[in-house]
Parts: sequence; structure tokens; C-alpha cells
Amino acid sequence: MSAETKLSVLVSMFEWIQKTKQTSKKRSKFRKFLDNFCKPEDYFGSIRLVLPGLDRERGSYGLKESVLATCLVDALGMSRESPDALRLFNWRKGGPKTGANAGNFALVSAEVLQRRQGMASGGLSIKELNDLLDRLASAENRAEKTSILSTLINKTNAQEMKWIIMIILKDLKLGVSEKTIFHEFHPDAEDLFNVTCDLKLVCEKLWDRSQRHKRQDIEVGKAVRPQLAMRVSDAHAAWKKLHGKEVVVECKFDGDRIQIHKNGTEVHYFSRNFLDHSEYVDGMSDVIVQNVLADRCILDGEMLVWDASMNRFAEFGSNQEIVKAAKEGFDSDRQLCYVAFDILYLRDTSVIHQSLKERHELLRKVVKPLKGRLEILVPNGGLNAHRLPGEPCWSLIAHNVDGVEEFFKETIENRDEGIVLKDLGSKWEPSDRSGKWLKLKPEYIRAGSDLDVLIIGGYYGSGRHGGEVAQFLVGLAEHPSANEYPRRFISFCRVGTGLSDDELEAVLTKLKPYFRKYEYPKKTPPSFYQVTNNSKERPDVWIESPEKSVILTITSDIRTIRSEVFAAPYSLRFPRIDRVRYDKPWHECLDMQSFIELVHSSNGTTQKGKEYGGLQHNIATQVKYSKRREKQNASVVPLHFIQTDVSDVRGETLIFSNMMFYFVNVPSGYSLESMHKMVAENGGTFSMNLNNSVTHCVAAESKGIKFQAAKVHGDVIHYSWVWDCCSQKKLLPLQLKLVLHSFPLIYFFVSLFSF
DNA sequence: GCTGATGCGTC
DNA sequence: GTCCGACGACGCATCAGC
DNA sequence: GTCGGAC
Repeated sequence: MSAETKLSVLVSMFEWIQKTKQTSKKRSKFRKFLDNFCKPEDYFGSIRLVLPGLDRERGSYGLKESVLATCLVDALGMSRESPDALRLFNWRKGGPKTGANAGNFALVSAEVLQRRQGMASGGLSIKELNDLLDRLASAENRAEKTSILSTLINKTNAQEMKWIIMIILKDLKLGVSEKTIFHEFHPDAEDLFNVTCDLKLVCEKLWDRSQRHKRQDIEVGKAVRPQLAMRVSDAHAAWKKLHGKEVVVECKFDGDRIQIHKNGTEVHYFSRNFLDHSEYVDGMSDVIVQNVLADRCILDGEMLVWDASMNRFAEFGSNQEIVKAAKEGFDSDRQLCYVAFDILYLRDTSVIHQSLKERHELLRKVVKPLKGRLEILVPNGGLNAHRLPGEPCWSLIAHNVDGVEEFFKETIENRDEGIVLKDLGSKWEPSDRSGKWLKLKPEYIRAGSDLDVLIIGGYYGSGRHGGEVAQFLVGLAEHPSANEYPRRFISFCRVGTGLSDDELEAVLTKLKPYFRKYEYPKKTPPSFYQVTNNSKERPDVWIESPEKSVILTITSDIRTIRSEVFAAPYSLRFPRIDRVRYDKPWHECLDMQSFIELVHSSNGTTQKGKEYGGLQHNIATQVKYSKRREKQNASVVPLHFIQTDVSDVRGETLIFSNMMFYFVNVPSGYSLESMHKMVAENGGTFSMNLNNSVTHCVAAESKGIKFQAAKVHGDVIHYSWVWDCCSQKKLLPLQLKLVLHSFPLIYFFVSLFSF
């Protein structure tokens, strides 16, 4: 009987791989470990330590750097004020003493441990380590975790402990891809993992590298790694990539990607990261069991919330809220709704090898849609079938690039975040993002013209950014009095991506002389910065004074987010730095009021207004035309987001003063722009979106999702009233004819007016 | 028992 | 072209510490 | 989710 594989062997392999540059050498070292040093019965035990991010056998540890630091300090019996303790707590902070290890928690820990642990290996086996890690993951409280860590420290040396810490943090920094590990383990390991998401199963089935494994198909109850969409920049790029294929375009839903596995009355809900989300069972399983007309089946789709009173899908992020409400027996108009857009398994066979077209047919046959609870997304049916008249459809077959473009525009205008394009002839490929599915999202914020914000603080980075400031806290200016510079800056969002290493370095060189260390909570923030007391809002350094700082152009998703974390009422979704504006002085920072206006002026139709407690808001693209920019972004910004430039419009009358118009739609043959100009010529203002400032909601036709939304807002006026007023140069009474939405739908096609 | 800090998981 | 690590926002759950 | 960098 041979002894168990020791952790020390694994660790020396780790050390070697880490210091080796060439992938091929890393590869062969790992290979050697498997062949010569690891017993097959320890394969799973080892692989799960090499790929901790893929292991689902063990729950999470509840330990990241911060808690881990306290636990280690306690486990080592150190005072929390001792230099070594502070070193651990401030592991990100750079400085002369911290040297190369700053930003790498495991290395900082190793430094501290080295002074307290022996050099000799503790002789811990891989099996023993896994047992202790299991205990660590199921520990009830911090004291218990501390005690297990203490045991680990007693059974290891500092080097081994360093790697254990990296395993706990699920980041080994080996510089070897998951693919490589799988491939060296067994040529079929990656494929098998992709269709089972089960490391243990892979290790048990493929322990013999010389035995090829016939490609295993998916099975009910085992998560499959989902197929993903590749982002493309515009409709033409998308069309080019799918040249000659039969293409379906679908609305991209903004919920949670969920794979539903139905096995009789047992239903599982797997997320993108193959976690089993059992919290959906209560709200969803009955519907699935009753309306999916097959005993065994796997569906791929999006979990959303349907708002029955609004007759549309709720904003992103409401799933958990609804799950919770349902659990507490709270009745509401909102309920979980699953939109199935694919089927992967039916009865006893995988159907991923069939074409998407065939799978759509299967979906139709197998899933019985239930309005607002379970829907299917197929062209010419499913969700499309019970849409409101005039409402754009949710998916269709595209015949040319114009069709795609048109659908794209409609989708953004009427719903949410973009479209997905798929080749109808393609099969479903686990884990694929190579471009069989494409996603197309608009660029909502015009880089360079809108979000110019000021850096007010910095945070130390980690990993390759260790020891240096790598993220910024940015702020908006307080609205200045006339002819004055802003006095205070209001925190708004954090941003840490978008600059190249060189650009970041340049910014740091400029700012470093003005960094002021922030030692929370000893000192309060500089008085010219307005921040909340939230723990995320305590930068490591403040910029000494706003005049010394730098303006950044930020870009982000259109959907702004109500924020409690920052001092400003809204924050951004997916923020990134577009560029550094050395050319702009600090005081040209966007001010808070303009920002709020920006948010309000284009609240999209998918979001809910404040009165509904909604959380999402959209950012407009307020455009100041410059020839160059116009050209540069011509195809990037959806037309309807561009606000009409009325700076050259001369006033005709002032009949519309104090009125703000919102156009639901415009008569065919006329542009939104011309309507806006007409309003402006007569003293009125207009909004691109339906918000509370809008006083007059105008439509030419009573159809479309925007019209439905407008009805909720209030009366909708027929556009002929606006025209009558303008042509007669006086405000006409509204009473009679022109309130569209309370009227039978007879349209007045007035075309007598010319300007 | 409440609150703030922290971690997890979604996008 | 592909992968990976370093980053962003939120909501919710959990636990420490008062 | 986005992004830049490495291979």
C-alpha cells in the first residue's frame, strides 16, 4: 500500500510552474507531476486544488483577503496592532518597505508566516488538506475558521501555507490556462468538463490518459457550460461574420442566464457559472413541470421578472427581490418569468447537434407558453404571438443587413440592451464564444462629449498593478455660481479599466505629487470633496486639491443606477475610462445638475420612473455637434438618442413656453427633428424621453410600446394639435378631439400644413 | 436585536 | 483569435460587534 | 458585465 500524495510535491510543482516562463515547460512539469508523483486516487484531490475556481464540490469559504487577514492574525496569536498584522491588513498598500509584494496577499502572508513557521514541510497530504478545506468551507463562524487555519499553519511551512492561501482565494497565478491543465490531464477532459461541469466526474472517468473517451453528450441534471455571444461593433460587422447564413435576430434580455433541467418533477436551475440556484424552485418549478410537455428536458434561456400591471418585463436586478417576496408569501403584480430561447435535451437525447432551426421547432412543440410565466423566443411565434398590436417583435429572421439594423434600432428604442444574432443552421456548442452567436449593443455615451469627470481619489491595485494606484474615485462638480469655479466635487463612481499601462503610468506621474494618504477613520476627507461614509468610498489616497487633478472621460452603459454608495444619486453600469483629458482644466468637470439632467432627459421606455420605485435610468447622448465628432460617431449612436440641435433655431412665437414635449412617434414622412424644431420655434422645449418634466405627450399613431408606456404617463395628444397651433400661431384649446388614448383609434391624417 | 462590514453571485 | 486577470455596479445573506 | 495584455 503506497502512501498518499503529499502537498509538498504539489507545492514544488506550483513553484516551478510559476517561475517558468514557457508554457510548454509549464505543461510538461504538470504532466510529470501527474505521471510520476500523483497517485490516480489523488487526481481529483489535486486537480481541484489546481483549478479551485471550477470546483463545485465544496462551498465557498467566506474568506477573502480582509477576513483572511484577521483570521491569520488571530491564528498566529499576533496583536492586531503589530507591524506584521498591519502589513496583512494593508496588503495592497505600496511603499518603500513593502516592495514587490504589495498587492499580492499570498506573498505578503508568506513574509509574515516565514518569521513564525519552520522551513520543514509539515508532511500534510493532499487528502488531509482537502479535508481541512472542507471543514473550513463549512465552518460556522470566524473563530472556527481561525482554528482550522491554525491547524493548517501547524502542519505546513510558509511556502505551503502561501499556496493554501492562494487556493482559498481561488487564484493561483500560475500562468497556465484551464485548457492546458485539462489537456495535460486527458485529451478529452475539457470536453467532458464542458458538458458536465463536474471536476470529480472528469477525474474519475478519465484517470487513464491512454484511453480515449468518446465524446460524452450532455445529460439532465448536469450543468452544461453555456454557449456565449461575441460582441460586435455594428450590424455590418455582424452581417459579415454570418455571411450567407440564415440568420435569426433576437432581443437581448437583461435578466439572468439560466439553464433549466427538468427531470420529472425535479427541476434544477443552473446559472452561467454552473451553480444550482434552488431559490427558483418555489416560484418556477410548478410552471415548468406543468407546461414543459416532456418528462426530461433541458432548456436554455433567461430568467426575468414580468410585471403584470405594466405589461412588460421589469428592470434588471429584480429577480432576487421577487424570489424573496414570493417566499414570504408576498403577493404582487411581479412574478418570475422564464424566457426559453433554446432547447438542449429532450426526453432521452441531446438535441444540441441539431440545427437551431430544428431546435426552435422542438421548443414550440415541447413548451406550452404561459403568459408572463413561461415564454419561448422563436421567430413567428412564442413571445411574438401575443405581443401588443404595433409592438415590435422579439425575434425574427433577417434577410439582409438593413433588416438587422432596423430590428436593432427598434429593440433599443423600445426595450433594452441590444440584440443577439444566431446562425439558424448552427448547433449548440458548449462554452463557445467564437462567434456563432453575436451580440450587438449600442454605444450609448458619446465618448469625449459627455462624462468628463474629475479624479478625486485613488485606490491601490492588486496583482500586476500591485503597489501602485490603479483605480480612481471620480467626482462631479457642484453646480458653480455664475462666473465662478466649482467649489466642491461629489463622488460618483469608481473606475479602474480602459487605460493602457502607459496611459495609467502617465496619469500617475502627473498626480503622484498631490497624493495625500487617507488614513481612515483618523482623518476626515478634504472638505472640498463630498462623499458618503460607505466603506467602498474610502480611497487610499486623496488628490490634495481639485486644481491639481485631471479630468477623465468616462463611458458606460446607458442604464444608470440609483446609488446609495456614492454621494451622487446615480452611478454608472460598466464604467470605463475612455481617455485622459489633459487638455481640459479641472473646472470644466461635468456638474451634478447637468448630469442629473442627462439622466432624466432620456429615461428610456424600459425603465420605471421614480414613482414606481424603479432603479434604472438612462443616459442621453446630448450632442454638441462638431463636424469631426459627427462623422466619427455617425454610425455609433442610435439616431433616436441624438438630441436635435436647436441652437440655430429662431423663435417664431412663444405659444409653447413652459411646455415640454415628448414625441411618442411622428407622422410618416416627417422626422423627429422637424417636430422638435417646430416646438422650439414656438418657445417650447422637448425631451427625448418620457420623464416627469414632460408636460405634453404627443403621438401620430396609437401603437407601439412607447405608446403603451405613454398611456401610463397620462394623456397622449394627437400631433395635429401641435401643427394647428403652430400654423395658426396661437395656442388652441385641447379639449375636443385630440386626446388619443381615451379615444377610439381614428387618426386624423392632417397634411395641410407646410412651413 | 440592530448595524456595518464583508463575501458571493449576477450582470 | 483566444484566454485571462484586473477592474465596475448592484442585491442579498451572513456574521461580528456593539 | 468591460478592458488591456500576453501568447
